[in-house]
Amino acid sequence: MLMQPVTTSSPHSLQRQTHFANYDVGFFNCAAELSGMSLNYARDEEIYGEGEDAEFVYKVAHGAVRTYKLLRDGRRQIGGFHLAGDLFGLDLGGRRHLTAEAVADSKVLVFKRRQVESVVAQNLAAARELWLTTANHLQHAEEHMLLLGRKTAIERLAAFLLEMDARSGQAGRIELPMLRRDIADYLGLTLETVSRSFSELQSAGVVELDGARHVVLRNRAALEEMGA
Amino acid sequence: MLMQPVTTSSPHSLQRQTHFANYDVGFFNCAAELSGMSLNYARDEEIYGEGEDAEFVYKVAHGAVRTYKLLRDGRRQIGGFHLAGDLFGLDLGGRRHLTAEAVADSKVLVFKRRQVESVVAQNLAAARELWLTTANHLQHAEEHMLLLGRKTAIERLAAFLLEMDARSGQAGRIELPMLRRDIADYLGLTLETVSRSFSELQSAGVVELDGARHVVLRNRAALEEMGA
DNA sequence: CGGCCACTTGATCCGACTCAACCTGCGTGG
DNA sequence: CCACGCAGGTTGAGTCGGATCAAGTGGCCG
Repeated sequence: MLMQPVTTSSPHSLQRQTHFANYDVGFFNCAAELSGMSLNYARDEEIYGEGEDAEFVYKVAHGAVRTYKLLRDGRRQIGGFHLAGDLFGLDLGGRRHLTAEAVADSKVLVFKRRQVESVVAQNLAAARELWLTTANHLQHAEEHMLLLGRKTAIERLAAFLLEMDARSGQAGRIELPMLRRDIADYLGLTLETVSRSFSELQSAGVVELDGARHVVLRNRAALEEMGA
Repeated sequence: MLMQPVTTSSPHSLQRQTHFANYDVGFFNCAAELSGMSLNYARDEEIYGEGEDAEFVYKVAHGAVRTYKLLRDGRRQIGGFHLAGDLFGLDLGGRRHLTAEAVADSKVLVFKRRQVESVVAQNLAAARELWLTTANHLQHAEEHMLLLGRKTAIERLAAFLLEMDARSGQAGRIELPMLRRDIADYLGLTLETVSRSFSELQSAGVVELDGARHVVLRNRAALEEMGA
């Protein structure tokens, strides 16, 4: 189903160590300046797999990443998309409980988990910041459980578009980095139902599609009414 | 839909302050000994509501608590059940993002959020323990999103029974503290579908129902096969 | 013993899935 | 530069799993 990954550099082949001196409260917010260690992943390339050791923590520089779980027969649930600026791969306990893949060609900053741990052990503010990240992921998951358990197809898509809009650059114009199948697996639907719901929103005048990946919000109030 | 709460004591009417001296690594594990401050809630009584200030953190002494979100029209998604020993209400950011209610008559230990914060600010081990609690809640939510987005009714019930069994006292015998409606709202189903799925599991010889609330596992392997 | 709440079971309905055809835009090679 | 190929998307027809609506059952408490 998914494309064969195009091999780029892997974290395991990294030569250079990152320096973790002088960590501040906003440590992970200005990580780019501190670390300089980054990796590129091609579309559909795996970043880490469920069950592996969690050796690294990641921050998206640009592009987009999906994290998901699979059932034995291939059914997939995407737990979240990680866009520029988002931290991911912060699995406490040291085991990956989801798989991470690049949605589009992406660059990510990489931090050695061991070193992140030592920062946390010394710096309360940094520890709190990372805890807050985990708490934010939990809050997102709680909202998403409501969507998956109780919302209709059109409500799910409306909520998704509002979420993407809130995380996008300019409000009202969304550039979707992912395909219909990814949206479907995020929303607990099939890609056909996602497509039909897009068409429905468009013919209702709520959104306008300029190609499959560019969405313009025409009636945010209506969308918010639907997204609940 | 839900019963009118029977009024018992509320956190806001507490006279006595808890003392937080001498906090250790296992602070929350031996909280009962340290605090002595506990509250009783009757079945269906609200402990806190979505949107309120998060003044307290709770630990279930006995009984069971559900935390959930509501849609405007009353559709409900239960995010989790909290049983004896479980911590809940640890909302970072100080706002409740779910509502908490007693599933059955329950006793909970109560901690002032302010004081928990000060412990966290001074004690790295305690901070790490609480962070781990948040991470465990996140991991549960990730597993539950897979269930809600991608599993069939029978798979959901199988997974639920395995989860409850793992958290119960003696393996293979489950005493369910909640009603069919709660199970349904946890699994993203209707209570009729939950009931039918119970019947199906029973006539397949996988479980045995002794009354609606007592379940005996007859074929764990089959249940695990279904629960995925 | 009566009533009611929780649960079960049955009949029907409907929203989303499945299967299938077709469209569209883009990259590639002749 | 155009035509072909194909991945991604849309649309249609039919099916099905779970929801809804509706009885009926059982067990507990007053």
